Amino acid sequence: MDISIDEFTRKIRSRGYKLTPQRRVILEILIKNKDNPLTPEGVYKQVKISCSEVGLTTVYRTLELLRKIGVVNHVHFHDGCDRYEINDGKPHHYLICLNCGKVERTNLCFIDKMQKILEKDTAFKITEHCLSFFGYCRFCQLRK
Amino acid sequence: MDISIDEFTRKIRSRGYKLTPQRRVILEILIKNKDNPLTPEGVYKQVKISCSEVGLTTVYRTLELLRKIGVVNHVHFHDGCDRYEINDGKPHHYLICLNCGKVERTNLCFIDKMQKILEKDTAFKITEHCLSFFGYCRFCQLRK
DNA sequence: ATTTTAACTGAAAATTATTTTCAATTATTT
DNA sequence: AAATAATTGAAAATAATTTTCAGTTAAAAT
Repeated sequence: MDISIDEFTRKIRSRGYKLTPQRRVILEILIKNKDNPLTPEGVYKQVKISCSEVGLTTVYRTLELLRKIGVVNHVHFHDGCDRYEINDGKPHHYLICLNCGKVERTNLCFIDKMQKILEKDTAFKITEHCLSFFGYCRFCQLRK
Repeated sequence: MDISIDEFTRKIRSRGYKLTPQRRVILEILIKNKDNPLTPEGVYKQVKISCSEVGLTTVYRTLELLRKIGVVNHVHFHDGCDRYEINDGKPHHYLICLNCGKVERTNLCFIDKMQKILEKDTAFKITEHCLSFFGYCRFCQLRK
């Protein structure tokens, strides 16, 4: 379920948006980091490494645009900043160690089932969700 | 599983913290708003209404302290600020309308089960989680 | 191909949320 | 009642994000 540039181009243009080089570069970086949700600042740093000139403001704007058209998910690690990751259609849940900050990703998921029941029960049309677990990783449990 | 002032006092003192009037007032406000996660600013406004003089800094510090001792949960609605709610031991999941901003709470929960399996699988010790659903409420679905 | 136009960009300024600092105060222990 | 270590709050600092606006550019129209 990975997104291709062609598909992305279609998605962008069909909504009256333009496919700019900046948007392309940002998308590529998110694809390269598919297992690692990035902050806007993080995306910006990687853009700079790949030498392209893209402003931080544009990074913020592009991430929000990508979220709106369903290409990325919004993730929170309770550390004071937003993170974004490519939406590959798979569940994307995290285990965040409150001690060392390590982040593990898990695919285990009851959420789809839960979402369907919720939609029936509440008449909400659910388009996104965000689930993170906080606690202590196996190493920090020993260290404490 | 509601928290009493006595229990709170014990929890605070046993860890070497002091039970100050400010902490008491903030706790009371969180209890009064048990179904409605508040931002630090939101807590601060309510403190002011009830006439008590408590600084915003103290609100921030107290909320973080309460989270550390397990009295409140940390919640995110992807709107740029942190929210806190009393931890009553029950699941606390939200449906947030991306259009009108309405927040519904649901008790439906597979999370406990998921958490147990995750702990076994990953050797993580999970102490908190945060789950929110985003989408469109029944009214906004029609309006769009 | 050229023109047109509405969308887009980026630097700087503004805003908002949160954290730090530090001197004065206060809850609890002795 | 005195000692002490934690706590408070105002102000300053920091960090994340948004807004503004003049100049640029992708894509539609000619």
